[in-house]
Amino acid sequence: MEKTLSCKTKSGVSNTHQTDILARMSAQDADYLRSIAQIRRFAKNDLVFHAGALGKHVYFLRSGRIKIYQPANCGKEVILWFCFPGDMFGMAEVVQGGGRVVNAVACEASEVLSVTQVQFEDFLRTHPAASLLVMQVLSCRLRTLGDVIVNLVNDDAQTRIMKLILRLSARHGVRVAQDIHLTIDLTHQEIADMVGTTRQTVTSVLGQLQKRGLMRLENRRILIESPELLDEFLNPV
Amino acid sequence: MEKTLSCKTKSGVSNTHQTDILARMSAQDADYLRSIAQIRRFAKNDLVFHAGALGKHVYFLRSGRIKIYQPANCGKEVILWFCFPGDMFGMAEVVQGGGRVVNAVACEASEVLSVTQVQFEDFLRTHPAASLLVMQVLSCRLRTLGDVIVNLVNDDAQTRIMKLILRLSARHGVRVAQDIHLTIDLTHQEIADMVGTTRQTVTSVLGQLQKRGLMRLENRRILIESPELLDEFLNPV
DNA sequence: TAGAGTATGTCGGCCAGCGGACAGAATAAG
DNA sequence: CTTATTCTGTCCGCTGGCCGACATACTCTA
Repeated sequence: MEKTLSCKTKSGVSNTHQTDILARMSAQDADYLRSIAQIRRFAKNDLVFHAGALGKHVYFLRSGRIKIYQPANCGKEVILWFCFPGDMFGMAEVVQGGGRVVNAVACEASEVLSVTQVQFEDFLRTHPAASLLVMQVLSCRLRTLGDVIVNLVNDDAQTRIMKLILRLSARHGVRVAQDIHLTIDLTHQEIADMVGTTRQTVTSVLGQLQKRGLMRLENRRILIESPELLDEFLNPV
Repeated sequence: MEKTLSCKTKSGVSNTHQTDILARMSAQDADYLRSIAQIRRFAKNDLVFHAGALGKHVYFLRSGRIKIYQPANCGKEVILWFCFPGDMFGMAEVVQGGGRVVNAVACEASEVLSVTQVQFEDFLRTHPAASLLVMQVLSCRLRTLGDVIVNLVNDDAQTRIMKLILRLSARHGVRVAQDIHLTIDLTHQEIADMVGTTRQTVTSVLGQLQKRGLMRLENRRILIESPELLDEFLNPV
């Protein structure tokens, strides 16, 4: 769920991602942060925080995967992004005040650093370089969401799903022969919640894409058959 | 195009808005910023910057109104938000690097402060309080976009338009008798570009709302007939 | 004050995709 | 191993709203 282009170096896909704030921080800053943080562990499907809560902590993910999603008044929910090791989350509310507006759940067993609002603001005040990093992360997410909105408005379900897969592959794709294997597995429902469609539509679209030879599904992992797909509709002929 | 609830005080709608960074900054910081900025003026419909440009400046709006929108590969465009006096814009790209991804045009004659990337980063490094404010603005916008996405996904065109009007009224509404008058005028096309629908749909939806007595249109200004409307579908009965 | 340009209003055909329903496959739990 | 639960695949009727087309109304400029 991240911006593709801005996360590349000239030589290809960068290894430390834009939002991997822990990795990009200076060793001293990171150490200090660790010193004021508490370690918390979450099992799969545990709620880290939920919409409506107070929101007095910022989190940094050490391991695992966290899903950030916004519930709607009706039953539906929208996945805004996933957090991976090194990512920071829960900070918008802390910096800005007001309660949580999103939910954060662990998709798998996860370990996070938890920092209180007061300590975090103090940290930012005294570590200007880290502040800049935080702004970069926020900016990156702003762009991501902007892209998502444009996608939602302009593209049909099939295109949205293809673009999602490409976005994901930029960060979580592993080359295997001439294929790219996605290293995360998502349910159709989750994909639907990310691109704003229904589970059934996702199922059928993935089926079509597979028939057209653009990808394969091997026991719930998506395998992209090389970047022909990419060109195919970035330059829609 | 701003979040509604987070921008209220307990006593009602606050007068200085969350994103009005110039007003919320300390006098010294603001003075310093002004000292390193250049003043630039734009006429109606002038482009302040456009997607694809390099993006070496951050802007602060002194007067007028700026539309921030993201173009799509096809002709369409999506309005992400409007900037009003005191708002900052063009900073995501500056802080984060990479070219502009959005366009900024003046909706009316506008005056902006322009600060170079280098100076701005220096400013942030040396003014931690201002840094926090910047993060707050970014956070606020993140929330706004999150809301927009949820709206797009869950609500039909009519609801999206109603919610947009409410959001706008929180910040740009003036009470007149028991009505709330919006102080900005938008074309149907602009409304469509904000909620992800078409011009025709906007026209017809506004017509229906008017028929149902929820609002009036007086020479292109929207007048909300008191908060019955609000309750009407915040608690959809 | 005419004429150009832009905004609003209205109609209708068409279709993407939502949503309900159900069956089978895979996985988890006991 | 058996059962319960969750996920995937498929079918189909219904409809919101997109899109083209065209008429009218407003507004700015000369």
